[in-house]
Amino acid sequence: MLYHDLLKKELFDYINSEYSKKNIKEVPKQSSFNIEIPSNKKFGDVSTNIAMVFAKKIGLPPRDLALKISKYMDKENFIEKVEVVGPGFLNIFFKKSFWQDQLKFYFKSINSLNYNIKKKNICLEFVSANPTGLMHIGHARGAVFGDTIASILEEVGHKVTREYYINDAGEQIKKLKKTINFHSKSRNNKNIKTDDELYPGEYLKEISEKIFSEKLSEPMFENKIIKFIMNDIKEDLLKIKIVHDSFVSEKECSSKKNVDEILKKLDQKKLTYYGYQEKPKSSNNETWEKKKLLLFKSQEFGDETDRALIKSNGELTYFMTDIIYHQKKIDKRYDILLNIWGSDHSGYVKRLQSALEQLNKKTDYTFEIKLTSLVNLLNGKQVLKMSKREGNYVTLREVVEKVGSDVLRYMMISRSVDKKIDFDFEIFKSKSKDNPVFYIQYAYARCMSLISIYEKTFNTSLKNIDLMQVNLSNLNLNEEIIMIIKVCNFFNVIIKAAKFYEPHRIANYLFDIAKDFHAYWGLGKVDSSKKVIIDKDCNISLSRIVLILSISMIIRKGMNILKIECPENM
RNA sequence: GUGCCCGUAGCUCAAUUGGAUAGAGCAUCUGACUACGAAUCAGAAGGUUGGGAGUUCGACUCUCUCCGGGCACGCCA
Repeated sequence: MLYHDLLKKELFDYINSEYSKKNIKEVPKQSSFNIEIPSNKKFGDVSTNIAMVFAKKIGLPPRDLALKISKYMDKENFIEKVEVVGPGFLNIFFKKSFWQDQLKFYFKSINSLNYNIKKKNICLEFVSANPTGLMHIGHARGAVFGDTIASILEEVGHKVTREYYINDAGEQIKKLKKTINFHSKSRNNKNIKTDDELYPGEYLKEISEKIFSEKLSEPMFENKIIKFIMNDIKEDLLKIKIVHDSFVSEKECSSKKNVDEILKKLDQKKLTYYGYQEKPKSSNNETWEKKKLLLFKSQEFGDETDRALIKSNGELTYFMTDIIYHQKKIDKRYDILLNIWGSDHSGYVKRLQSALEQLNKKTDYTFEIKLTSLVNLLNGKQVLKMSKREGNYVTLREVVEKVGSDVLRYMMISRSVDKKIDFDFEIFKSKSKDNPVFYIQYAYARCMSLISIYEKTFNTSLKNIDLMQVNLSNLNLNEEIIMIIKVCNFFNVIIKAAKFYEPHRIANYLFDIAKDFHAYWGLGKVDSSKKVIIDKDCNISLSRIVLILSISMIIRKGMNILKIECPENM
């Protein structure tokens, strides 16, 4: 059993027995206390705050409860000692043999870990870039972040649908059509004036060439444009290893039947009315005039104004179709709706949330939105200026060509999502420790190299050895125990990353374990008895090879989740 | 003006979601190649966590306030 589960069970059993002794009717919550590997080794191999969490309920001072628990735990034969420190921390030191057993457990089950999490059906919507042009570097962050979250959630046992919502309706699409039409006309007539209302850039000119070489009639034409652009978007996504399971069209959401259904429900709750809006604060438009339109009473839920559902010309707003789209997902009985949006949509979150809350019971669904902060591209120290209006933004495809998928993916998830990223090309072109991707990959390659050296030195193949039977009791060096603990911490990292939707934990962990490995490797430089492979001692070499193999398996597993390559030779 | 996010070492970021002496990398200085891959390692130095107040056993983390930066504030998406 994993140390984490083992301890959790032991400690929890004790709390339960205290509860029944004191006749407390309430059931203690297992999730309310922590078992952590502290950053400072002085505080034990593992530390828990359990006594401080349950002290009040049980009616003892935290330190007294901690002392009782420590006496109870001390009897366990895998425990070296238990200390009660500070306000009531329990610091647990394991016997080395326990960690050696744990390593074996990990070695056996790394590819089939049981995270003990209740399986949920999750719809993860991400990317959803408008099909009006190529994706830029900002989209890359949401794309990689979303995809990695999906992998992590799958790793811990959930079922995830990766979904893309295609905004193939509304004003943006009208503008797109106008742009394509303009390009086709201006091919024959160079005197046609350009129009401010068009999308800039060469890309749509190319699309227009494609469209008109196929000589399509008007109704087919719109679908074809979107199809072409979506194909390019999918191609770009594939280059960074992202494949969606499902594409949902905004146009198809906005059928009359769907609209009537939602409006009827909102109407029954008296949440809609025909009215007018104030002139928007941000607008300098002097031609703005008051017009009657159908509004949702979002002010009742803390919004600063009521929001439009149906425009004055009878068309649906984005808000309206978005309600329908999300309601459909809830009707499909997903347990969790998780959306990844750019932070520029932050103001929109509240109104959608409140609309869905009015249409559903709270227990029917969980709706969460993660917002990704923006990305600056740097060239050395210089920020590359981008403007969508001028059409000179850096596309995702250009960045992938420059640095490759691995570096892009790592960069996009190595920082917590609510911090802006300064993406420096110079650093990520380098093949040194400056570049964490190379550093981690190098650690893996070194592991592989050690294994082949072992096989050569002792003229054998690991395939012919039953590694589960290898004696690990000579993994005694402090550095070795530290490495083992680090390996065992993988489990916690994944659980936390899944729980809080924080993939950067995995990226940091991999860098960290790579660092410890390089340090371990470096010991052999100073003291040849600490080399992994010692020519005269087949046994200790083999024990160390099991440790090295475990490290390499962890790195590979982590890199697989991040979808970053792990070459055996570099 | 209002709402949301950010502010941690010279720079770029962590900090187990309220835990113990706030940790890494880069840059700087010092040391290690007759090589288990130096694409590396070891050591030193670097901090009033933007300022102030509060909440409690305990605050980078929560609350309030001020300062600085970003993003929004449409019948666009």
